[in-house]
Amino acid sequence: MFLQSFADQDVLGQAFEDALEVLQQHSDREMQYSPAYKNCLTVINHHHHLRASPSYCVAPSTEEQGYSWRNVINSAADFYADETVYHTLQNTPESQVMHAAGGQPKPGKGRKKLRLFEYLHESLYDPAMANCIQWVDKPNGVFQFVSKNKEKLAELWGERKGNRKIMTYQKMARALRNYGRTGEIIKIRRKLTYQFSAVVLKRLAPSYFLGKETVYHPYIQSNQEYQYADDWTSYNNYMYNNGYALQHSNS
DNA sequence: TATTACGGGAAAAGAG
DNA sequence: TCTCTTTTCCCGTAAT
Repeated sequence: MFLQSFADQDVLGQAFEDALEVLQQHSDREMQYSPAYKNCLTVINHHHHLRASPSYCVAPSTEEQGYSWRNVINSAADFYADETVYHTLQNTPESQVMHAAGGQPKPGKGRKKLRLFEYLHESLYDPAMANCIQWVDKPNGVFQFVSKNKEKLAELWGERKGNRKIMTYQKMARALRNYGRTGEIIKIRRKLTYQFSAVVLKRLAPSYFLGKETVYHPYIQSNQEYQYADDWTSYNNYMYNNGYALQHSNS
């Protein structure tokens, strides 16, 4: 059992701190492929979600956070209020961006391969892509594809990668579902909506190198039943089966 | 009933 | 060669 007592939560909190420290000290690509990195990712993801669960005493409840899709949509009025951030990114030396994205260009090794979640994150800060993909809740990394133009975004991704065939949303979504296993991006139970994990968000967020801090809260509803999480998959299944995505609102 | 979105198995492709 | 990350194909389910 992953979480059994408050004493365990202390241990978990320490594990979280340790994991963050490890990640900050080792952000190169090799590290990210290592089992240690994945363990860190798992620990941090668990920690964020458990902190948000009612069983974690210091966590604000979802009511306190005022989380509902209505609130989220209302607060999304500043989708591109941060256009300055986009332009800052455009003017930021690539090495700095690469560092913020968790990859460090190695001398003589060339540039690392662009990953899908990096491309999506990049697109979210590109005003020209606003008709294809948009933030739903930027601080928490929740984004949504625009139904009408999602295929265009997929095609551009395919072109960027130089695929031999045309990329479709269906295929791109398949890749996104694979991220669900590693927890880098999870599917929100709402049409065309996904969420970056806390770790990915921290690594990719412009605030990471602009000196700003954001507080990440996974989208969960207050639910006294959810007290134990054996693993990431069971957590997701639980939330999915309990309709956590607030599907009754804003649809 | 048709369309759209989602979920996942399996295998191939491509990069490092 | 091996591992990892997509990509591609395909089939089934659910929601609208």
